[in-house]
Amino acid sequence: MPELPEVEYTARQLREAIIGATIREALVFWERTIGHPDLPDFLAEITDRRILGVRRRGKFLIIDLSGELILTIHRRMTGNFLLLPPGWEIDTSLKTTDPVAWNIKGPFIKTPVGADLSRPSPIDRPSLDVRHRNEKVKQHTIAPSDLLYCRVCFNFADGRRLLFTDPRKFGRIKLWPREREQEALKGLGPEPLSNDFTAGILANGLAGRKGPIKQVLLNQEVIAGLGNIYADEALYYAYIHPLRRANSLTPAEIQLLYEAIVSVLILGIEHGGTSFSEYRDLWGEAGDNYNHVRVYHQQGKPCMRCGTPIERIVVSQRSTHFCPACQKLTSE
DNA sequence: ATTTAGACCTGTCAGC
DNA sequence: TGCTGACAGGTCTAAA
Repeated sequence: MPELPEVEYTARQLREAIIGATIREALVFWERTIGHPDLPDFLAEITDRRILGVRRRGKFLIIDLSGELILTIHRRMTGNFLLLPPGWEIDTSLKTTDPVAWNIKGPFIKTPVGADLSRPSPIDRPSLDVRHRNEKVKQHTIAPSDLLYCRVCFNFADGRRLLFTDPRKFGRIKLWPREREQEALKGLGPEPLSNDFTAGILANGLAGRKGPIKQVLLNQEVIAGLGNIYADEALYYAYIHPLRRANSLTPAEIQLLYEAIVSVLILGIEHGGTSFSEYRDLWGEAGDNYNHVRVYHQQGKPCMRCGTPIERIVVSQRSTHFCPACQKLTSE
């Protein structure tokens, strides 16, 4: 799910929140989330490591640890990080891989005995005071489902917990020696928000690719970080039909597309990411960018530029949204 | 060499 | 109310 803006926003929040913290232990509730040949070895390796930095590359989050180690995290469709303040108690003696059985206690939680955590109701949603990044105290809610879907829990020495929640279990967390970082991130193309990314670089990436431009934009070897939302948005802003062959774009169109990609990503970050369903930030807050998309999931609604209804088609098995009037399939 | 289903997973929602 | 199918911010692999 998360694309570049969501990962970048999370990286910025984590950078402010957890640098300097020490991982006291990690609890794993879904083994396949940890892409490691030997789970006990992973748990031993990560214990007592200090967090030195948080970075992003494409859709990967990278956490620098003491001992020349790095964690790479790919959230895939529904992976999220959630930071809990001290005071939450999780009884892990239950020795189960099913978080439903967690005996969750804490100053903010009132879970009735026998409550069905799989069907969170508004009454069950505990509220929680957490410090927001701007130091204001904001009130947020943590749904029991956030705990239900917790796949990995990092316990910090200061009592806080960093939860990796992931309903669909596609997300992956891997531990690497720092010197193998290139291997860990192999196959990623240019970073669209770096100064090195230019219209010329984009043109090189598109050259010789005869597939539909939508599909090519989703290829992480061509550009790192674009996903289904921002690819559709960028093509809309650039007036380019998603089925145009990538190698048929004119230099003027590539220039327009280049500018559209960069601005769409930057706007996404500034709005705190796009949440139409699962995505939440570190404090459980939804991103605002969904209120600003022009075509994604907007089929049937009038185009903001010309009023023509937005259409939805399927391109390489991904739903694709565009304005049939603004984005004409002309010189194929 | 490229396309394209299928896998991996679970939840939600529309329609009958 | 209950079942079925479509769909969901991604990526990899095997078959066509």
